[in-house]
Amino acid sequence: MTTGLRERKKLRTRRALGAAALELAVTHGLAEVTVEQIAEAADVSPRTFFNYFSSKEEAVVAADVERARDMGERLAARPAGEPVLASVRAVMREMLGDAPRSREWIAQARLVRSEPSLVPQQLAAYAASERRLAAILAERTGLDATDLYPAVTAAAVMAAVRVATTRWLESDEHGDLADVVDRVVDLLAAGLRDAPSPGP
Amino acid sequence: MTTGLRERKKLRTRRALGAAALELAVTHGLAEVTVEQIAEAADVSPRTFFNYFSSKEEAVVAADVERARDMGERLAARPAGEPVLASVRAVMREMLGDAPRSREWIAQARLVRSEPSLVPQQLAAYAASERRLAAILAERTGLDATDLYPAVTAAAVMAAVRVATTRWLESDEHGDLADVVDRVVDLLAAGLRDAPSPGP
DNA sequence: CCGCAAATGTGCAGAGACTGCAAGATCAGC
DNA sequence: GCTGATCTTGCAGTCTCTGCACATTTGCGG
Repeated sequence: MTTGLRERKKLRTRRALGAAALELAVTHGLAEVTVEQIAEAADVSPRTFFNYFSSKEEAVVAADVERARDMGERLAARPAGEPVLASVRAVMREMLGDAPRSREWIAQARLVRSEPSLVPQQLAAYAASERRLAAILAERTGLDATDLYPAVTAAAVMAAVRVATTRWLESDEHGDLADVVDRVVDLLAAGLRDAPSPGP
Repeated sequence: MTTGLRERKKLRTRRALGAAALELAVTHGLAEVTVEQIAEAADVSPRTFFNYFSSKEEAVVAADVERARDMGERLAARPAGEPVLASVRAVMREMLGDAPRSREWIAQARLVRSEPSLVPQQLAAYAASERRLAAILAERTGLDATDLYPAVTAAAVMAAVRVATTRWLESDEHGDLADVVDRVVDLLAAGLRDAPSPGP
């Protein structure tokens, strides 16, 4: 690992900016927050803010991008022989031990729901981990990176995870997210066969 | 149909703005184009531009949003008993007869690839038709709109269509997009079972 | 230690994005 | 035609975002 003082400092600044942006936006609403305020809260100049993020919106969803990167690394670390959908289930269970990070996550997700201008940025974060997942799958299966199979699998899986996360955040009783992920993965594995049990 | 003069005029203005934004961005690059130029090309004031779109980016992908809406309407019009994946295949074949619109589509897709700031907007357009599809599925299956099945199916299908479109646009020999869609839908229907034929 | 090269942080100036407001122009229905 | 509703426009002003020059800090070899 080449984690010099320089890189650690940069990462700290980036996280401080992201956290400040999120907190201010949650408290006052995104439109009421200026870059100047975010920079001040993170103790840097406004100009420096733009060295890290190209917009307020990007800073607010920065934690999402990190989460997506984290998920990609965990997926890459799973045993190569494991079926893809099984890896996804396992990784989601791994990622859910951290209560404080979950609380911040929920706050951010609710903010995105109330601020439409954040939706595109949120989706872009998912797209990043989708690319990561596709690359992992291509390597694992020995297929070409331009092949349809890894790309479709990655896209479908990330879409399913996104739906599971959204539904979980919207439900009042926060059961286990991993269980919801299990259910959406089951649906994928079943080939989206039409109409499951009509429900009681 | 309540298509008064007013509404038709508004639609014409919206399309003119979208087309002007796209053409100017393709010609000069998105960063070099100002809202003032777009407005002038569409023969309205700059202030009016912002009555239709909240940013340059949104205007450039306006055609995508329309396409997505079109797809939603076509899907809703399919026979209610038809399996979902079959409806998707059929709709994609329906939508591909129009050569001139396809050419504009390709130009726009290439622009999105070269301008990263358009990616989030592009994804947001897909998200809109995903919601539409989920609503259609919920109604068709009689399930609740908050149920996982319609949401996951819609998300997976739209993700697959997006991958198919992207791959098709990136390939040099533009075969039949509908064929590519067929292949990705096959993958979905097969439950993303691991590693198809390793390929020659 | 010391000094150099590279990477970062900052201030400044300026173009452009975007918004609220109020007034003028246009359309729909009576 | 008259009238209310809707759409367009200009204007003023704030904020976003960028390029550039300069100061500061870090990494590294001497």
